[in-house]
Amino acid sequence: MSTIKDVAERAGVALGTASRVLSGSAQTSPESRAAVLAAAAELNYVRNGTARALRRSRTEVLGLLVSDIRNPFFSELAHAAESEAMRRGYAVLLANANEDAAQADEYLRIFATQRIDGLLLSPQGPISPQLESLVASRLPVVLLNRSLDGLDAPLFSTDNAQGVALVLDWLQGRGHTEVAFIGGPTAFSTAAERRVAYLAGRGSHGISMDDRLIDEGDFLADGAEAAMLRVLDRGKRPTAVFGVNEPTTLGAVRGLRRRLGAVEAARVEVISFDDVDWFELATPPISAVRIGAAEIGRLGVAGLIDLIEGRPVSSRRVATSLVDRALS
Amino acid sequence: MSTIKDVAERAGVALGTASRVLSGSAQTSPESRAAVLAAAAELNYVRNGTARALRRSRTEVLGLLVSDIRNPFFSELAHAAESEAMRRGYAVLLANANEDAAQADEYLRIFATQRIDGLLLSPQGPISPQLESLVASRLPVVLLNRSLDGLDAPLFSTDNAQGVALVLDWLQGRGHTEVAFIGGPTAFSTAAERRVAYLAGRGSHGISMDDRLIDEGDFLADGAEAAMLRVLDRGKRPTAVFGVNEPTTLGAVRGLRRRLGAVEAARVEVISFDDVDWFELATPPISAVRIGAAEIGRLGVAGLIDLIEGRPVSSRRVATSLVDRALS
DNA sequence: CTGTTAGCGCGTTCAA
DNA sequence: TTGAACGCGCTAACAG
Repeated sequence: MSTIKDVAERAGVALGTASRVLSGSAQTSPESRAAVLAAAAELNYVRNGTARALRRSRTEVLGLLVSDIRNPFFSELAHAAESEAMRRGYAVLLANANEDAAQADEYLRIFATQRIDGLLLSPQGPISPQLESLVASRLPVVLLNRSLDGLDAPLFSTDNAQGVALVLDWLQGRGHTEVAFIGGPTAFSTAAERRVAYLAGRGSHGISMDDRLIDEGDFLADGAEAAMLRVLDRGKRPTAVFGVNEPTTLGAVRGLRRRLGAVEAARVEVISFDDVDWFELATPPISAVRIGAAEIGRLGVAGLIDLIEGRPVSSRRVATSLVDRALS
Repeated sequence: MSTIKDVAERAGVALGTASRVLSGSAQTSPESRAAVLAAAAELNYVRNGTARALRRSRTEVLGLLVSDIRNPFFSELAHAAESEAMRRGYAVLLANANEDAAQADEYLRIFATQRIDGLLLSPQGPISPQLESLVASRLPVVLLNRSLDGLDAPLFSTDNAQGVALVLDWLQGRGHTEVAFIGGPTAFSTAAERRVAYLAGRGSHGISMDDRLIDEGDFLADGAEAAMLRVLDRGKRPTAVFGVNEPTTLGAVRGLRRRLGAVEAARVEVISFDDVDWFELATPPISAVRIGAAEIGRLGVAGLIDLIEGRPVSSRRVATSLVDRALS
């Protein structure tokens, strides 16, 4: 693989001149510029990013740490983030923490070793020592989706209150009064925000204030199924169910079918925070709030680059939209 | 951020000794070892990966180029690949080509600049100039899922013939003779292999050889829906449909419902290559061949590292399993 | 077992 | 505008 030195020799100029041409800095005469460019093309020159990074102490690599890329929310986010980053000349290192704090720390160590220029972080638990030391080293960080106590970084997240308002309007419009709410762990700011917004808004939307209709799972299907069963076993018979998350909604539907049977379960309308194409296949079809995961990813990268380049950045909430699949 | 030089000074040893201790090479005395480790801990030393990479001409970074991480197959694969890579001490750069050859080439250029140690490639179209030059530079490459004419690299892929055999057995067991096959673009080796296996096996499984039951889409929902409609409009009325892909299956179901109405469509059994949890919600539930995307990702990374370290690697087919959701 | 030193490839400063 | 030279932080080769 040829180096800038080879290019310079072939172009008949000094190494410094070749560097200036190839990195577009300073002024160069048209002649040497043409000669260098031609030589580079002939030699199939590809800049050595590691040497460049060492010299400039900037890698043009961003780190993206999410809990699990298999979660459609994160895969959509990662897709948008990666494509925005590449548009702006940055590559993206991917890491899945798998809801495991130790593993997240291990990744942060690797990111530190690789000298990423900035970090996009979707926090799992509380702030960790490794993260603390990264922040202390003044690594630019933006938060995705969830906030993190003790870390003052811009947050790009779903407008949960606005999304829940859409759900409440839909429930009211469909005439539901007995609505089960299957939430998630309130340690997660997203779950907490959705719960608070729902509890605060249900009264004014004509929905029963009976707390036996409220339960919470673990943001996963199994925990949500158990929560749904608990609601039913309290003797409540909701006409609609609100699942606060995509896996939660799946679990809730499973619970309904298990306790009520397919026929009766099909009489219960379901609405979800978080949308999936396949919701249209359910009986009845499941309506959902669509989260702007792509927008969050895009804004996150744009914000992070602003941070890296020293521009001020402020947090942003991304609005959701409702996919109404109600049949009539 | 402290350097190895700082560590050496604080430990009272020479720079070389510190390097030996910190990179675990050669022998070092217990005393200097302890001193260096202590100094490193105190100074919060984090190795500079760019400098190390420049010196060793190995970055310990792998590139993963897929068409779209939002596709569940790839997100599962990426998850497993990333976690296997990290287990082996490698980080992973992610790129989404979005089915766009020019974009794929752009990413390959970035990968080359970043001096990745190896490439995991799920090819889109034919071999590109950029890829050609990477291969010429002797970059280790493994192929995922699809083979690529003109590139002799190990391939880790689904055992399509075995998967289709599972589907054929299932169809036969359920007593279906009129089966619609909705395929994908045969330019993709996966689509081609599945089609060939199906066409070759249907006769011996008691399935109609009428080619009006066969059509193909574009591996996406819209194209598949159109293909399903074409089959129905030829006057065929299948009792089962085989979608060759997850989006294809979604499109096929949409087509069935659109032409036949929900009630009649629910009389048609559907089976898919590629599984999604939500299939259980359909009426009737959709059975599916589950692809070992995670296994492919894991094997791909293991194979790539073997290649990087000079060990011989051979292609592998990963077996599928059937998720049977038939009600009776 | 340890210290010293060269140089990986590049960007940038200093003179000219 | 250009050439020469330095050094980013690290590993590896060599001498002791």
